[in-house]
Amino acid sequence: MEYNFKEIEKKWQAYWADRQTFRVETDPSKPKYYVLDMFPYPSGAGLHVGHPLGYIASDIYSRYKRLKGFNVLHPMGYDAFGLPAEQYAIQTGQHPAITTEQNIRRYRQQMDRIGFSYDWSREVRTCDPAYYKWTQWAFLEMFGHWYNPETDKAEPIETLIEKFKAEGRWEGLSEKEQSDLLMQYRIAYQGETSVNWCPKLGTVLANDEVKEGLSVRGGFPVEQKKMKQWQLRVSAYAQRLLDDLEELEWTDSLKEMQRNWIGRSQGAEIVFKVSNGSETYDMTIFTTRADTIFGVTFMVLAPESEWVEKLTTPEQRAAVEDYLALVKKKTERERIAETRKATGVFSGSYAVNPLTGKEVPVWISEYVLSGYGTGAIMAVPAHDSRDYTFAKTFNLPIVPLIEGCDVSQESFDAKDGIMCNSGFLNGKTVKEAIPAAIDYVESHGLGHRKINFRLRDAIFSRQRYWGEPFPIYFKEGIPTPLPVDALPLELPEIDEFKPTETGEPPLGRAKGWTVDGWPLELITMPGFAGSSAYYLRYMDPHNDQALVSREADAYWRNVDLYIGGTEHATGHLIYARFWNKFLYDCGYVCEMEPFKKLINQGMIQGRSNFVYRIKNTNTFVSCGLKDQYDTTEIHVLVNLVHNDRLDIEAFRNWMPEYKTAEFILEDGEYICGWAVEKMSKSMFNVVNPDEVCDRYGADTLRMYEMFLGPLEQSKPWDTKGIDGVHRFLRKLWGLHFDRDTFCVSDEAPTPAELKALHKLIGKAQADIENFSFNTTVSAFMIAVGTLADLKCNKRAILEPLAIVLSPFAPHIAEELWSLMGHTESIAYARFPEYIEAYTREDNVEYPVSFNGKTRFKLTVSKSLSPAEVEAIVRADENTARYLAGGAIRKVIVVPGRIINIVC
RNA sequence: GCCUUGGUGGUGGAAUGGUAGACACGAGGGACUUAAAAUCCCUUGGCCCGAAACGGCCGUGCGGGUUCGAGUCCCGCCCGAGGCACCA
Repeated sequence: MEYNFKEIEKKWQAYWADRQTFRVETDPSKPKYYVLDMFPYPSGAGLHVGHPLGYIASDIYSRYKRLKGFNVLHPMGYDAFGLPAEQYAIQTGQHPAITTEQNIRRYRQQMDRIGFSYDWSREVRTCDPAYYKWTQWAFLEMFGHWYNPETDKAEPIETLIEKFKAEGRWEGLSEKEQSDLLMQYRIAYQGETSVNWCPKLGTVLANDEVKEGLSVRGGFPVEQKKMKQWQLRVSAYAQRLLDDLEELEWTDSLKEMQRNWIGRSQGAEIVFKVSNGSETYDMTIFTTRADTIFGVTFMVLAPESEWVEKLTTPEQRAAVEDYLALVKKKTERERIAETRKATGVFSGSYAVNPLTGKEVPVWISEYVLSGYGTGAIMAVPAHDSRDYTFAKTFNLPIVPLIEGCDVSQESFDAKDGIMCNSGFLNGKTVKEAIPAAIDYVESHGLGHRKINFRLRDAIFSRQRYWGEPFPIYFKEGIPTPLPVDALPLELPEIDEFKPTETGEPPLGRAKGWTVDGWPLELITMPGFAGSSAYYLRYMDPHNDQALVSREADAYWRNVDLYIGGTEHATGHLIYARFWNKFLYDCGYVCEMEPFKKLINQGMIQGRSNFVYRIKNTNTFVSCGLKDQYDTTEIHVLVNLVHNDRLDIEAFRNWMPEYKTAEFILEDGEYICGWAVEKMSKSMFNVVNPDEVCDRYGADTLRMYEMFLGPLEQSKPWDTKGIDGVHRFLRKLWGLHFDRDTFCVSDEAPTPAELKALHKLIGKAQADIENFSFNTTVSAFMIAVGTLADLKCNKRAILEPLAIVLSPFAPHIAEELWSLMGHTESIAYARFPEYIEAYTREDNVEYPVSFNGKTRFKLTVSKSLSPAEVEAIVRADENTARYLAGGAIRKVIVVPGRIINIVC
């Protein structure tokens, strides 16, 4: 009988939906396992075959864990607020809620066809008021807390007020002054800061939303602008975000990315006396290289530094102002492009080196950043390449401090060597000199040890419409939170989605956007607001009393396995960790980290196909012959091509201009060229999973996506090879049939059949645990190939086979399972005796040593006697190879410990 | 520049320090067919000896090293991918 995947898949998808097979509840009698996908932004283009890669992997693991008896939480939802829907709304007037709803419906249909085991009763959408109520709630909590460095956690703002009262800093302040004071401490606060402003999008962007001076969404130029913005005090959590990375089962590269982003550096703050000729100040700088202080030949201020005003002398004022104007005009992109060139201006002032007493000039340059350290540095051109370039450009002295180093061509940045020209540090290695210098500075009251982080507070504002409104209004200009019972504060209707004529955000158009006559905040929250705690909401999605109930949180705790793209490494994955830690401090959640294990699935790239048109003709030449002609390479829709062979008729019908196309073939076929590119509409290489499901079925799609290569690796979508997977499923199907009749025998299996099965179970189990799904698929192919050769149709083999296969190809597994007479879904089949049969710990590994030196390891059954082990050793291939004709004098076997061979 | 990865046939990719190339695709040959599709079988890293059989040599980016044994471990290069980029 034919393997009719279409009918089978439709049938079982309906069955799962009707019976709510994958619905879960908290169940303390069973161990929990939480598998989460990064929820998608539902874009208008729908899913392409790259999107489900991670979803398939997580689904396989979820189904596998269910078979192992876990209570698996496997939810899905939509990150539904965002720029594209809003840009579309601006262009067409279509309300973003409507396009979003349409896109979600499409996504759902596409996902349903692939047969995922999501518990859809737990679906969340970030744009749903019942959901964003809790986003707003979390914001209010952050507004109502401050970070106490003494207890190293967030505390209610009231404890800070108490502290101020005790210190006498509270009474007598006006309401506005009190608000301003507290604002400097709140976790969610409003503050003036330099932000990434994207004029084209009309909004500010977070650091992770800007790449190379361009917006990630849209690729528009971004500039730096000082603005008052809502921010989250992520920097307060820098050390904890760094420390807690240790515990996580994330890849090293991802952890490293986060470490770099957090950017901890240990050094010292040192005070320099600076004078503009009339006044003298104490100026603090930060350095990690206190040891190089004897080589300081100038100081540099960031252009935005407050010191610039104080230290610019009248003679230099004109030059400085020119320079500041120049810097201000540059876009971020221009600054990056000109990184190599040093620019700057002399302030006119001088600083005194606190150790040598020498005077050095104070310069101003954009290579010093105002947002890091103190916005001022001591420059040591001999040992810092940036200072070096600057010194060379402006002819400033360069004093080498390490014996034998040559600084005539470039600086010597390495942290090794012996110090010289450095007073009391002379003769010390750099590693000794750094702490020695800081000790000196500290003991002479010139400064102190200091740790700095690169991690900045997150800008929590977007001047847009399609996002969560802030539950904040301005009473006499004072930011005032709405009471919690007023939540959710729903997004108001407006008639146009553009900024107002006066340049206010779109919410400025909303009528009656006030509380008691006071204006509500006009900006909305950024994209990451809604995605920072969604994993918690899935635990208890319909609770209207709390983000998550204590019971649900205590049971589900945190995500055991999180699968998603690496592009969220420094955005979502930092924010969510911060958000979770904050809620942890407040006692709302019981785990300090949200995502225990994280896997980054690779991207699936497009595989584009080309045809070659001979110039000025409508004749196309096959790839192998194209060099004989002058041709133009043209992208061709990949659906018209199978295994790089062009379907000529389909091509002619593709576009009117090709109707009359002529072809020069090779071996009677038209062979297309190909290239790996990003999957995109314009390159005609987008493959829709629906098409694959139509042609091969969801089970083939699922297995093929896994078979393509290691999960974490990026790879092109290449349909070459999908036939092999499909053939495997048909072969499997065929095992159960004798011509058109279902035919499974109850005979006892032969040893050969059992061996094939058990090999598969052992391999599949080990591979699934390692997320090596591509080799698992191979193991299935081998097993089914062997069973087909043996013409095996025994129930005792085929039933466990179906169970092991069911995470990968659930539809066919369910069908066969039911044909074999079962009435319950295979998803909850419990055959631990099969699945665990070959993983029992009844083997022991002996290190084998020759004359006392360990050479290799030998695995044998635990039950063997020493004599039997010895016999195995003597016959062992490895032993023979090592001895290569030599003789064994004695074999010593210490049961369970070691085997020593004396030669 | 710094950090993190990776480099294996025609292709995607397998190999707890132990027979490199599993599995699949593609290619070639064959069987069954009037034919096609489908299915099945054989060959398939390179080179060499040979009638055949049995064989031999070289092969995991390059150069060294550790080891009885290295794709795997160590050192130094080369190349690709991703991330960060004036973070003092």
